[in-house]
Amino acid sequence: MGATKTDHFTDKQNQIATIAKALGHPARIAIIEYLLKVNECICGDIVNELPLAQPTVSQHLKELKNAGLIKGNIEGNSVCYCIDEKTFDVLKEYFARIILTVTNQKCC
Amino acid sequence: MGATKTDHFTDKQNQIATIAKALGHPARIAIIEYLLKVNECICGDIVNELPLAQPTVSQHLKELKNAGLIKGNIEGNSVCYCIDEKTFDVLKEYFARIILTVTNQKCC
DNA sequence: AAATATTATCGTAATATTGCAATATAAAAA
DNA sequence: TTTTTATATTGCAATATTACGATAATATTT
Repeated sequence: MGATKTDHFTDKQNQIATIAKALGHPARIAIIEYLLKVNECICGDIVNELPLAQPTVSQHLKELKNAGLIKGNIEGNSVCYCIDEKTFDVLKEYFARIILTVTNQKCC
Repeated sequence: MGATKTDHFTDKQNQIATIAKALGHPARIAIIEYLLKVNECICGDIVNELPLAQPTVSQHLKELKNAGLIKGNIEGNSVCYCIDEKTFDVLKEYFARIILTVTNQKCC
């Protein structure tokens, strides 16, 4: 036990859960907000901004990238990171549909 | 180590992360989608629907409720669960703002 | 009151996440 | 080519999450 039963759920359910999970940490939200503010930056900038060590930030960036929430382009010896809009769109559309459906329902 | 450094981030960042984290599991997404389909239901209905034991479902419901994503009203000896729209609205608005901001940016 | 139905809690095992020091990797600069 | 700069990876300790059997709690039914 302890492992999530991923194979019992649909691909869409796993996709949404994976994206949401990547956003389920304040440090990663802070990274997204920082990227939003500065448009693009390198890992070192985030290390200077957040109260976390460089390996920790690097790991958070990796998870955000795996979830498709950010892009990372190699530029010389540094990596330029920025937000990947399309994955946020997936989430926004998903929640919009939920809200639209719920509005027509009456709760207990 | 292993504990999240919650106090180093803003209330808003922690709020969004907490909600996202609650949605970061396929079983909880499946519960939300089931509630969306049937409007309202009791815990036992979800147990019949998902490949998870009753205590596990109860725990997932607790986390969704703590995050404000669902409501649970006691009705006799059962509990009627349904989606709590306003917390989804918080997320939708948050992502909408991100997308709006990113659209005006050029990436590396 | 006893039996039943429904949900929550406890305890525990398995696994995952978080965070960082140390180190590796790779490109740029000296 | 050596040094510097920037990032990633490894390994590990602390903590959190996931899942479930056993059991408790509570209201309904008989």
